[in-house]
Amino acid sequence: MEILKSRFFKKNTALVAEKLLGCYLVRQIGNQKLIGRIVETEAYLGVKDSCCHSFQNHFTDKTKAMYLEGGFSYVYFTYGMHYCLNVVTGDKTQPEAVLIRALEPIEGISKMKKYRKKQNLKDLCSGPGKLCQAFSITKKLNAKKLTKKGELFITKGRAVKDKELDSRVGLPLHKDSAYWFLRFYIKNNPHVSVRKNQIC
DNA sequence: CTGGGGATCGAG
DNA sequence: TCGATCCCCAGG
Repeated sequence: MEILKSRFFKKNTALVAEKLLGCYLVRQIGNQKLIGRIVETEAYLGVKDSCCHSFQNHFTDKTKAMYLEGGFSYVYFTYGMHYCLNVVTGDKTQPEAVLIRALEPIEGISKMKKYRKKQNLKDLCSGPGKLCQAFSITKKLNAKKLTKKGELFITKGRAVKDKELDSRVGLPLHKDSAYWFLRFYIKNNPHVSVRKNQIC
């Protein structure tokens, strides 16, 4: 179980998003370990991406974690009830990140069911808000280093063959960057999120 | 100080 | 299709 090093996250953001497919998100809560295989990601390209929180170097208390170096977390709260987990990429001059959108539950499934208050395996981590609930990820885990053993980290996985590429999800459709093809997922994996804002 | 929006989810 | 729900931030 090899932990991904910060070097992994300091490459091209879209490439990082693609290479994160098949890797494992590990959440350690006391003695309890939760593991999920990453099956869906989205890249957010910083200052030039109008859908990115750090568009045009927008800098606030909320977005400042994006200005950390690659390998840190960026967790934010949205819609009054959900958290989303990102991994920061690039160096400090590139406030870019990859949103972790879905996981395939691997270990600690009974705990995930408890946190989610859902029994169906497919309901546990098939969305960015769901997986944060299943893994008990809140704002307390914002701006944390993910490249060492601790409460939250990512380990290397096996290479994935069937990758798909699509436009991103849940964004204001009047912005052209909403249509950029920066969503990566594993083809035919039942734990990939269901998109509602079907484009075209 | 205040009001409006949000990288979502789930019920109906 | 729509309502929940609340933190954060821009604007006054």
